[in-house]
Amino acid sequence: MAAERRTATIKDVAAAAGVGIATVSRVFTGGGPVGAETRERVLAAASALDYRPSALGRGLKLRRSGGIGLVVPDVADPFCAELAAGVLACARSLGEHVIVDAAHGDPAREAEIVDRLAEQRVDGIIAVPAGEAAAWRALAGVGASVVFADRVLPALPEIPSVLADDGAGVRALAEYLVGLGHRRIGFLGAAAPGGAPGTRERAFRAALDELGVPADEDLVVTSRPSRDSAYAAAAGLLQRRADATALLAAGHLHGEAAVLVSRELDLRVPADVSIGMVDDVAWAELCDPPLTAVARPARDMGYRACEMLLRDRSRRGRGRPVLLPTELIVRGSCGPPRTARASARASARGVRGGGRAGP
Amino acid sequence: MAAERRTATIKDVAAAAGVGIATVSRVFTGGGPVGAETRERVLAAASALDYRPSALGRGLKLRRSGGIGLVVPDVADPFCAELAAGVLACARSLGEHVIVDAAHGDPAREAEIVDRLAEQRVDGIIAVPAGEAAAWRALAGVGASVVFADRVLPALPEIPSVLADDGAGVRALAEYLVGLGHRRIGFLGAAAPGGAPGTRERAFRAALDELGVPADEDLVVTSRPSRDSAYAAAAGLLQRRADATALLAAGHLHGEAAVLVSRELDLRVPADVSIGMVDDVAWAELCDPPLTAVARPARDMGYRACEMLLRDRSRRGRGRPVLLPTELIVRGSCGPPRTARASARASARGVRGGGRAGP
DNA sequence: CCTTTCTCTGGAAACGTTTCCATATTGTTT
DNA sequence: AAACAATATGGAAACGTTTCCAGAGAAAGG
Repeated sequence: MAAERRTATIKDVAAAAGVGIATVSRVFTGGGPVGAETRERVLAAASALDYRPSALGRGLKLRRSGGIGLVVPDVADPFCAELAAGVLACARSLGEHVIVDAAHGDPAREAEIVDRLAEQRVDGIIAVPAGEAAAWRALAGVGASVVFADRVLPALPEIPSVLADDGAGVRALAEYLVGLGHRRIGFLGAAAPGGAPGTRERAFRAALDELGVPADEDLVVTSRPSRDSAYAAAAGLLQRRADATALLAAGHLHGEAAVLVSRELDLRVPADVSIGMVDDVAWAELCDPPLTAVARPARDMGYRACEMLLRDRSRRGRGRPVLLPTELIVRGSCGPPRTARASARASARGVRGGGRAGP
Repeated sequence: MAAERRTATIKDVAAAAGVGIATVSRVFTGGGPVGAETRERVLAAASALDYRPSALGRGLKLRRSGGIGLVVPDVADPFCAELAAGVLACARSLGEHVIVDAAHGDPAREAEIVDRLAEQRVDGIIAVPAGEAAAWRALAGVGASVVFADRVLPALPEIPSVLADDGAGVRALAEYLVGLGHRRIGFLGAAAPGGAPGTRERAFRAALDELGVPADEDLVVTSRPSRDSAYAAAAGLLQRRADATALLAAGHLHGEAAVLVSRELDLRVPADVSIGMVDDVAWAELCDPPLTAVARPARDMGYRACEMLLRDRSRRGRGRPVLLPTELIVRGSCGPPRTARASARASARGVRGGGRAGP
């Protein structure tokens, strides 16, 4: 009663059912006509042998593996995780599996991952790219299909992409803060890999400019996209510029840093400082006060990216990035600036000018 | 100047380098001796043709794909995501790729995923199993290696597993709460798929029993592991038993629910109700007050599971589950019970008995 | 009755590897 | 100098599929 020594192959099934291997293949792939009685016999034999067609054999013959690659900076990041969930959902519905890997912002690692995925002969790759264009350019040359999500590489505008309308989101948040009366708004964001100001930073400046709020370079701070860097940046900004009345965090990491630092500095939110954040992650609602945030449709982005990759194969390459809308979720973390309130109070008393927090 | 019509194969490289395919294979796999000058030529030809060995061809020949499967309930869940990060880290260091999929607690879907992974001929599977033992039993019969993480299936004790010492974690938290003076502690957890009380619930009861706190069945509530169910369960418990002075949430979903519901009911934490939670997710520290939590080493669990799967192939099957330690992270969400404080205040005034919240 | 057109089936040739085996070319030992 | 080991190399056979092609009947049309 020894266990089957090897996993059964199509040949075994064919022999057991007394048919040719071509017939077995037809039964499983629905390739051609098969007699009803024959089909029964094949199915019975297959199930008796616990036969599963080998994706390797099929892949070799078909020259595709039936899987896609997903490359993100970090699977444990809530935004990436949500995006991945979207990709998984779409891939599942289209019958493909997903190979996931994390590049951790390291272009070398990313290139390595892409290389490996190419070896696996994946049908396509969805990526939140780190920076270096080289790896992706090479891939595009080979004709492999790539879709970027959440970010693009300026050097590779021809690669299709799915983005959130971050510019609009930041603008909405900035307008909201200015509308509350804020004039000295700190911007806390991630430095773009290239060094050039990112979309969100540009949108922030543009929005303030449009609203007639004087630019203050000193209030715009960027850091590397790590927890520690974000914290350091937030602490630096808030200590250096105690006169800032609001903080716009361009990502959830920076929002986290803003919350932590204001607590550390004993600043009440929103009485002393208002905080708004891009990315409506789960904890935004759990904060006290709950954080006003720009919701970005991470899951949809993943889903759409996967759809573009797999479904729209034909009409690819043309068109600009797909922009998905964002939504400003107003919660309790933003209020009127303390100077405004102070001056309101002051003017009620018939005095001009507001108090300023210590150095 | 047409682009190369197909991706280059080992034959193309062999022809270009003027050698046999066996030699090319040797160069790339380090299989046997190759002359230095020949190696150079092969490498040059390969890079000129942008040749990448096909994992499909290799996999077919070697009868393994060089990848593993990871099956979790939900990739967007912070615990699962962290676990996945651990798996990815280990897999990367061992040169394997990871196919990830989410079963969303549905045994049928899980079985389907497992089936697909079997077709892919993965080298092994790491799973946070949903419930049904059937799919896994079938797989084990085929000799495929499986490692369970975070959960086990009682019906399949022979499958190796990596667990957090949830029992100890819950005990520590319960002891801490009782030590603060709590006697009426609510338990909020997920119902085990089988219906039997889970490890955490058992540990909770045992701890209370050991500490001489009378059991109160009405304070033990379980729900399905969804956000809504958890919220409903928390709301029900807190409304029904306004006399509960503390809540032990057996997972971060239930912790979230507890925080939200207490805010909804205008209960101050920890003045009116203390909250402690299993799973030290990122937002625990962002809450106000920061949440006391039992940290479980999710990333390590993933890493260890992957190690067990890939490295310890030989000595598998023997031994009990690997138990990783938990740690109680004390923050500000737990304090003395209000009755205790009330009676302390009362006794200071020379009066006995404490106030009780509404009806 | 002989084509023609179906439906059903099996043989065989890829697909791109790895690896066993045989062979040719050296260098080393008796 | 002969024999032998070691080193380099190429040929060919798998590995498990899919699919083209051909062939065998049978039904249908002339």
